[in-house]
Amino acid sequence: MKLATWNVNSLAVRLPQVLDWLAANPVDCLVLQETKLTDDKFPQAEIEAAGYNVAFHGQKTYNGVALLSRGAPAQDVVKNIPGFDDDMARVITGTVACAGGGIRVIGGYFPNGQAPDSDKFVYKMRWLDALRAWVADELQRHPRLVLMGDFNIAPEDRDVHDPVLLAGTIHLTPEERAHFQGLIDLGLFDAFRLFDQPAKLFSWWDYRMLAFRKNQGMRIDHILVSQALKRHVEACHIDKLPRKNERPSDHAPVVLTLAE
DNA sequence: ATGCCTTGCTTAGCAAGA
Repeated sequence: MKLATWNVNSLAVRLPQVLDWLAANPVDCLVLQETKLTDDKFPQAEIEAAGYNVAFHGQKTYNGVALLSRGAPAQDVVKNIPGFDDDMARVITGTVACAGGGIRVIGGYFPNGQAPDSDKFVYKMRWLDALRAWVADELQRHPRLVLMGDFNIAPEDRDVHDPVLLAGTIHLTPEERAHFQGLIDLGLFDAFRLFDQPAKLFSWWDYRMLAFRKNQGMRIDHILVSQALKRHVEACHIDKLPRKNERPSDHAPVVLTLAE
């Protein structure tokens, strides 16, 4: 059983790359962020033709998320965070089939936050509060849970290429990291860190300044698993290959492998 | 220090990303 997350930075541009990647990496579940498509423009037929069911929640120009699943469609799909009034399409939740029992998947495109002194940062903090409550509720109902997506948080200094240069900047602030820890404290585990990993593995690289070539990136895309799933985790890796594509997304997919 | 790219929206220059 494989699950993955990928911020595609426009599904209109990246659809062929997503279909190519799925053909080479036929994961059971894939959540996408930054589709940037209203639902009427979502390429449902193309994705279904590739053998995937898909639930999606989009808006014009910004944000937008999708949940792809092989085999059965995701069940009990919820869009955004119930009870949190938000005009941005950032979260999609559903239960995907798995031999060992269904897995509740929450796919999120966390707010960027722009800068620590900005209104967008305030929104990011409010959004993270709401998400934490939503994940806590869902964990009560669904012990087998995965929270994955573009968190826009680098949890530790080792998750960025230059923690001294970037100290205190967006993605690294103590407030953001406290929120990441708050999710962990619900009983979740950063699947990537369940394993010894080589240094300087990242999931995002700026388009500018030849950042990818110089490996000046950050690890801000994450897969968190619940206690009930932790012992089934076989691997978690970042697939850098699509970042080498022509016209790539600035993010790479992150893939979780669970024992059946 | 700033912008460096990329995208969408709209048609040329922003806003936003991270």
